[in-house]
Amino acid sequence: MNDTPSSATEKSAATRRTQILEAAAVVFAEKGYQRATMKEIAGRAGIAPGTIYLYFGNKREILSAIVNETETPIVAALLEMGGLGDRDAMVEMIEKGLDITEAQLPFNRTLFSEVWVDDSILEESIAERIKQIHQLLEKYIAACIAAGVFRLVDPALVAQMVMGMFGSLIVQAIRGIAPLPSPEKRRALAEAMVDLLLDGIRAR
Amino acid sequence: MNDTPSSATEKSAATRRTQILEAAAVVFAEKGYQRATMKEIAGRAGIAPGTIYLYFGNKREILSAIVNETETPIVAALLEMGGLGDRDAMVEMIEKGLDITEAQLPFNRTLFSEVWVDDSILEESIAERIKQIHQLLEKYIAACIAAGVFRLVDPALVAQMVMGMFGSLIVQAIRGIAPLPSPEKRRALAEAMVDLLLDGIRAR
Amino acid sequence: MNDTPSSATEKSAATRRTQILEAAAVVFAEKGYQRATMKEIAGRAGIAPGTIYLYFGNKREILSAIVNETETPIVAALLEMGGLGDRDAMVEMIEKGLDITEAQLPFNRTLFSEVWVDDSILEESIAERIKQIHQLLEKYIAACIAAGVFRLVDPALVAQMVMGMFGSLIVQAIRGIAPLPSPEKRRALAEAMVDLLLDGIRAR
Amino acid sequence: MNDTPSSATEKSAATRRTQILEAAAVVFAEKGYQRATMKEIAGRAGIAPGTIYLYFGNKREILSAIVNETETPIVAALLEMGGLGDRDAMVEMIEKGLDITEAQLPFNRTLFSEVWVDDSILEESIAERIKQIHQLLEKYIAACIAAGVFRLVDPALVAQMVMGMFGSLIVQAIRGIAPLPSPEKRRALAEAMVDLLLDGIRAR
DNA sequence: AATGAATGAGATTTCATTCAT
DNA sequence: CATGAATGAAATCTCATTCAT
Repeated sequence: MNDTPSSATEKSAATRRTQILEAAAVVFAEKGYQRATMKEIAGRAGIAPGTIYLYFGNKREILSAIVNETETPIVAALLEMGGLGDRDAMVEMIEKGLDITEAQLPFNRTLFSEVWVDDSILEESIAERIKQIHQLLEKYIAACIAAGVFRLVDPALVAQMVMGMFGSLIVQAIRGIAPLPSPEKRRALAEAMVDLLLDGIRAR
Repeated sequence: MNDTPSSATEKSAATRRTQILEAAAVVFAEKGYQRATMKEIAGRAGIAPGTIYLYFGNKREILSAIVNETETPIVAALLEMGGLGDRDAMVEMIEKGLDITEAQLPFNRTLFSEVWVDDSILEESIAERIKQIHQLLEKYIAACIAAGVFRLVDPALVAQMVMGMFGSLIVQAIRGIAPLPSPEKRRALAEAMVDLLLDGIRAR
Repeated sequence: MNDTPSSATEKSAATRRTQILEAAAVVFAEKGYQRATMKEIAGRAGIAPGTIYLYFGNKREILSAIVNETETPIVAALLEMGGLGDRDAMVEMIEKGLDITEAQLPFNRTLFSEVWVDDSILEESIAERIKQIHQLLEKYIAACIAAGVFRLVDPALVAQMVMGMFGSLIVQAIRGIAPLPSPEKRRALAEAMVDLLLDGIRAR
Repeated sequence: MNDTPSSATEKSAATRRTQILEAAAVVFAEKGYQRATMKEIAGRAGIAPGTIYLYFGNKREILSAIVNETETPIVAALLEMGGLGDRDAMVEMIEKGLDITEAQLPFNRTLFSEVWVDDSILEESIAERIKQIHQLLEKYIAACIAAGVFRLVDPALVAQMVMGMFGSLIVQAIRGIAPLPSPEKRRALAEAMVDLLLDGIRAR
C-alpha cells in the first residue's frame, strides 16, 4: 500500500484551493495584505509560487475568496434566536457570538488589515454582511419594543451599540491586547453584558 | 550665493517637519501606509522627495511621528470631567468625544490602515493611549460605584463597552459608511447614548 | 487498466504529430511565436500540454518542423513552367502563385512573426527556399533573354522585382490590410501584372 | 572646465529619452520585441532598469515611441518629387529612397519583428504611413497618365508594385541576406529599376 | 502513450532611498 | 538646505517543461 501523503502533490483541486486560502489567511493576518508576498503564502502552503496561479488569477483574488467564501455563522445564529427580550436567550446568543468570534480570528484580522483601504471589497462583501447583522439586530430590538419588553429606544442606535460592544472584544483579541475570555468564563461575561444592556448602570 | 528669502518656500525646520507630517497623514489616510508613496507625500507637501529624508530617516519614521506627535485631546477632556454619574456631565463628555473624533478622522484612518499590522508602533504608542483612556474611564466608573451612583458592575467591562460604542461610530465614519451626525444632532445622540448606558433597554 | 480504444483519441504517431503541427501553425499565426503558449496549442489540438513533449523536444522544435515540413508548391509550379516569355504561361504562373499564396497564409504569417528574428531557422530553411525560387526565376529570365524574347536586363534584378511584387500582395493579405483578390479577379490581376512587367508603364 | 560627460548621469531629459529609444531600437532589432528584455535595453543604454520607467510607462510605450517618433523622410521626398514621368526625376527619387532606407534599417527591423502581430500599433501608425506613401505614388502615376506620359495602367496596382520592389530590397537588407548596394552603385541600380518600370522587359 | 498539476526561472514593474548638483 | 534623476532590490505574474499517475 501507499505511504501517507507527505508532499504537496497529493491533494485534490478543492483541497489545494483550501490549502492556499488557509495559508494566505494566516499570512495576511500576520503581515497584512500588502506586506504578504506570494512567495511567503506559497511557502506556508508548501507549494511553489506559480502553483497559486493555477487556482487564483492574482493576489487580490485570494483576498476576495477569503472574504467571500468564509462563512458567517453569526448570521445563522442570529436568525435562530428566539425568545423576545428573554435574558437567557440573549445570554446564549452573546456566548455563541464569542465562540464564533474566536473561531474567526484570523479571518477577521485579515479583513482589518487591507479591506480597510479597499473600497471595492468592502462595499461588495463586508459592508453587506455588517448591514445584514445590523438589520437582524434592529428587527429583533424593534420586535421587543413592540412586545413591550424593551422600553422606547432607537433600535438602530441600540443595534449599533451592541455591535460596538462586540467589536471592542474582537479588536482586542485580534490585536492580541487581551485574549478572549476562556470558554468557561464566557457565560459570566455574556451575562454581565446582557445585564448591562438590559438594566444599565444606574443605581436604583 | 543668493540669500534673500524670495518665496514662500522659506520655512523653519519645525514648520517643514509639520508640513511633511500633515501631507503624510492625508496620503496615509487616503491610500493606507503601504500604498502611499514618498513621491506623493512630497508632492502634497510641495517639496521634493529627497527633502523628506532631511527630516525623517525613512517612511516608517513618518508614521511613527504621526502616531506619537498627534495629540489626544480626548484624554485631556476625560481628565477634566467632573460630576460623578451626573447625566449632564456624561452627555457633555460624549458630545465632546464626538467632536474630537471628527477632528481626528484622517489620523484615525491612518492608524487603522497600517498600525494594525505593525506591532512595534502599536505596542509603543497606540496601545498606551487606549489603555490610558480605558483606565480613566474605569476609574471614573469605579468612583461612581463607590459613590453609590452606579450599581455594582464590573468597571473594566463597562469601560470597554463604552469604548466599543464609541468605536462603532468612529469606524463607520472612518470608512465613510455613515458620516458622524451633524453637530446639531450630536447632543441628541449623546443623550440617547447616556440614557441607554444609565438605564438599559428593559421596559419597566 | 482499460484498453479498448473507446474514442476518437486513438491516433497513429504520425497523425498526432500532424495534428499538433496544424494546431501550432494556427496559434502561431494568430499570436506570433512568442505569445503562443503550449497550453493553447495543446488545447487547440485537443490534447494535454505534456503530450506535445512526446512528439517534440520543445516549443522551438515545433516551429522548425512547421517551417521545414511545410511544402512549397510554388517551387514545383515554377519548375513546370513552360513557354519562354509566353504571356499566357506567365499569366497562368502568376495566377497559380496567388492561389498558393492564399493557401499558405497562416504559414506565412507564422514565419514573419518569429522567424524574422531567428537566424538559425531563417538560415537553415527559409533563406534556402527563397534562394531556390529566386534562382529558378533568374534562370527563366536569362533563358528568355538568350532566346531573344526579353531585352537585355539584369536577370537577378528582375527576379527580385518579381518577388517583391508578390511580396507586397502577400504582406497585405497576411496583415489583413487588403485581402487577396477573389479567385474570379485573379486572372485579371495576373494579366495586369504580366503586362506591366513585359511592357512597362511608358506611353508609346 | 568640466570633463566630458562620461557617465549616465550627465544627460538632459530629452537626451536620456533618446538614449533609451536608441538602445531599445537596437535590442528590438536584434531580438524582436518579445525577446528583448528591459534589463538588456537598460544595459545597452548604460542605465538601470528602473530608470527607463521615468521616461516610459512600460515596454510597449517604448515601441510606440519608436514607431511614432521616427521620421519618415521618404514622405517628404515624395512630396518634393517633380517632373511628371521624367526619367531623371524618377531615378533620383529611387536613389534617395535607397539612401533613406539604409538610414532607417534598425527602425524597420524593429517594426517587422513585433508590430507584425500587434494590430493596435500597426493600425494606428504603420498602416497610416504606408497608405500615405501609397497614395502619393498613386497620385503621381495618375498624373503621369493624365499627362499622357504613362500609358493607361491601374495606378493603384503600379503603386503597389513599386512598393513591393522596394520592399524586396529592404527585406533583404534588414535580414542581412544581402546588403544594400554601396552608394556608388545605387545610381546604376536606380536607373535599372526605373527603366524596368518604364519599358518592361519585353524585347522590341 | 497520455495526462495535467506542479514547478521555478525569469520577465515586467514599483518605489524607498541615495547623492551629485 | 533642497533637489529630483537614478538606482536596484523586491514583488507580482507567466509559462515552458517535468514527472507521478
